[in-house]
Amino acid sequence: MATSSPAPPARERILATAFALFYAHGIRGVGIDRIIAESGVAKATFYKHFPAKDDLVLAYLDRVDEVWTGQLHDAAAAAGPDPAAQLVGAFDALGNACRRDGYRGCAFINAAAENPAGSRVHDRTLAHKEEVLSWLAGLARQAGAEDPEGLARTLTLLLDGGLASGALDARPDAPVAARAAAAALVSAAVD
Amino acid sequence: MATSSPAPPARERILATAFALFYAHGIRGVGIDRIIAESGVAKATFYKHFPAKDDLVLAYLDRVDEVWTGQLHDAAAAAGPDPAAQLVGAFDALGNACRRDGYRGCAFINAAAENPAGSRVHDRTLAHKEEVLSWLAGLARQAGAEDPEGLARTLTLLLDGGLASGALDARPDAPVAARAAAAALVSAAVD
DNA sequence: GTGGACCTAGACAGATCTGTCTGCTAGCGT
DNA sequence: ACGCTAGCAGACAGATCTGTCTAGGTCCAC
Repeated sequence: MATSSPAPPARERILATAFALFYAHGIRGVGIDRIIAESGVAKATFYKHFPAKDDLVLAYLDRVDEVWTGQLHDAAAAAGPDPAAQLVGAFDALGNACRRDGYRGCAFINAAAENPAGSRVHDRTLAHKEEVLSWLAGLARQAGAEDPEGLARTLTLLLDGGLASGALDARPDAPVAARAAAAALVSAAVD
Repeated sequence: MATSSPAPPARERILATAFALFYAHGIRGVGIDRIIAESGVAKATFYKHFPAKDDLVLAYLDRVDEVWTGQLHDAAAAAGPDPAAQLVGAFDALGNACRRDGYRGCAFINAAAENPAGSRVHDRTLAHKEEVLSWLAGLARQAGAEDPEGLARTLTLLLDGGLASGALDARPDAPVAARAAAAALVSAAVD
C-alpha cells in the first residue's frame, strides 16, 4: 500500500530523513526545518507533499508498520512451517531489533507517548498493535491453542515489553527472556 | 525522600500541576507558561524552585517513581505473606492503573521516548526499571525460583508490556492476560 | 519598624517552530 | 516553441517556548 504512485525522489528523501530523525529524536524533537535541511529539499516542495507535519508523521508510521511487520513475518517464516514454532520464531525479530544500534524502542509506542489519546497518531498506533495481535491470534489458532486470543494477547505483552525494555539497558537479556517465556507459554497452550 | 525540606506550598503546587500535565500531554507538550498559569505561581517563583525545566522533569519522575513503586508494593503485600503469591499480586497494581481514566501508559517509558539516550531523564528511567527488576528478583529468590533473575526479567516484560498495551485499547484484557501469564510462569518456576 | 524570605505580576529577549509566499530553474511531452 | 510539472532557494509572518529581569506585596522574627 501507499506505493501506487510513481514515488518521486523528493518525497522519498523526505520520508527517509523523517524516518531516521523521528525515530532517533522523537517527533516533537525534530522540526520541519531540520528535515528540510537534511533531506536537501525546498520548503515549498516539502509542503506540497505533506501539507502539515502530521501528514508526514502518519506516513512515517506507515513506513514503520511496513518495516516492522515485515521483520516479524520474516522471522516467523524462518522458523519453518509449524505455526507454533512460528509464534516463537517471531521473537527473533525482537532480538534483531534490539541489537541494532540507535535502537530506541517501539516507534509506535514512542509516537503515541507524544500525542494525545484521540489523535490520528494514537489511532494509527492502536491499529498497528491490533494488526499484530490478530496476526498472532491467527497463528495461535492454526497451532491449535485452546485460547488463541488469550495466547496472542500474552505474546503481544512479551513483545511490547521486550521492545520497551530493550531500549533501556544495553544488556541483551530482555529479548532472550521474552523468547524463552514465549516458548514456554506456547508449548503449554498447544499440547 | 526529597521531603526533608519544609515543603512550601508553591513548590508543591508546581509539582502537582506538572505531574498531571506532563503525564497527560507529554513533557514537550507542556510549556513552562502553562504550568505557571495552572499552578497559580509567579514565573520568578517557578525558576527559583526549578532552575530549568529539566529539573522539574526529574522531580516529576521522582514523584512518579514514589507513587508507582508504592502501588506495586501495596498490591504485592495485599496478596499475603507468600512471596510467590506476591509476585502475582503485584500485577493487580497494573490492573488498577489501567482502569483509571486518563491512563496513558508508563510515565517513565513515555518520558524516555521524548528524550535522547544519554540524557538525565533517560538515565532516571533506566534506574527506575532496574529498581523494579531487582525488587522482583528479590521476591523470586525468596519464593525459591531456580532462576530468580530470569523470572524477574520475564515478569518485568509482562509488566511493561501491560503498561504499554493498557494505554492503547480500552479493553481490560491486557492486565488480565498479564496476570494470568505471570501466575503460570511463577508456578512453573517455583515448583 | 526593619530586614529578609517568600511570593505575585508581567515585560522582555532570543530562539525556534509551523506554515505561506515569491521567484527562479530544469526537464519533458506535444 | 510552449506550457506543465517538479523542484530549489529563501524571506517572511505569527505563534510559542525557555529563561531573565524589574517592581512590588505580605508576613514574621528580632
